[in-house]
Amino acid sequence: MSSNNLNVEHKLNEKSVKPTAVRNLVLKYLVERGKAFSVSDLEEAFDTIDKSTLFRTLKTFEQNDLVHTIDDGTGKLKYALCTSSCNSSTDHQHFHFTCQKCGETFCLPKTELPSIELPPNFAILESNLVLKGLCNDCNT
Amino acid sequence: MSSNNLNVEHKLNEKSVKPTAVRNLVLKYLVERGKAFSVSDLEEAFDTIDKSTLFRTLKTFEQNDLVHTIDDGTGKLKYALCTSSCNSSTDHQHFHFTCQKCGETFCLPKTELPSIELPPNFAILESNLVLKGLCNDCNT
DNA sequence: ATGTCTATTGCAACTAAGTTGCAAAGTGGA
DNA sequence: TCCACTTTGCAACTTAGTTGCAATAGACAT
Repeated sequence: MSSNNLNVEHKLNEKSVKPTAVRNLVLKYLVERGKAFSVSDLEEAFDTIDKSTLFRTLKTFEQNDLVHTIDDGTGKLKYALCTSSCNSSTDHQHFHFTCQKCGETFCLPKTELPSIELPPNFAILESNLVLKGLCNDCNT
Repeated sequence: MSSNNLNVEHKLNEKSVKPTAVRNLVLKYLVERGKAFSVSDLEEAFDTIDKSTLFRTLKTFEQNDLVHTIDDGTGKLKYALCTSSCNSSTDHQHFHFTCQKCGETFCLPKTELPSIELPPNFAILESNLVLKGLCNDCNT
């Protein structure tokens, strides 16, 4: 077993997620890929694993703070690995960037939100902050 | 013909959108409703108008700066009437707020974005900035 | 009024993301 | 080994949004 596999199993145990075959494979792929991904990306990478299993696996990962979701407006929910700085569920408030040409989605370093004029008695619990434009590769 | 109808026709002519029966009805509904809405909302309100027509109508409105879209993560694209302050297509960078309980989506007053550390050679063209939590009505 | 041209609308079929119920397979403990 | 519980695969389904095409309506010239 490679050190990568051990690493991944460790990550899963740390979050009390039982390290099954599928979960190990998926998490390993995510770590190695390093970018935000959709379920279709996973379906392509693992054509023997059923998509319902993939959705369920990711839901489990999300509930256990291994990944967070980003709705980048492409019609497919994207997932990104949580860093140590996004452990608590209130702490996903970083911006994301989606390239309109290649469709790739990136997490941006944590930035303080400006103070936002909310209507009275509104409470913010979460956010989905997506900037769109061109990434380095596509910005001619 | 009510003054509201004239108003709506005027709005359409102003943007060089031919004021057809469907467009007048839909735009009037939007103005009177005053909140962000989905195509399902429209389907409910106008059960005789085909959904493909509604989608196309909204696409036309969007292309002519009558509405802008918000992907609030509920799985349905929302639309909101453009105000005078969001005429230019680069100027939709205001935050939106979605109530996680009632699902209602609101435009927030325009707020400057913080300066965001982008990777080198990235360019921002658009944004989709959604805060989520509880609105006044649902915040017990 | 009549005919013509173009844009809009309705219809039906389709695509694709995501969900769900259920049975089969796997895993771990007594 | 046996039992209980969890995970996985399968198939069917739901729902948002799209597309091609034919029918219709509106504008305008004759």
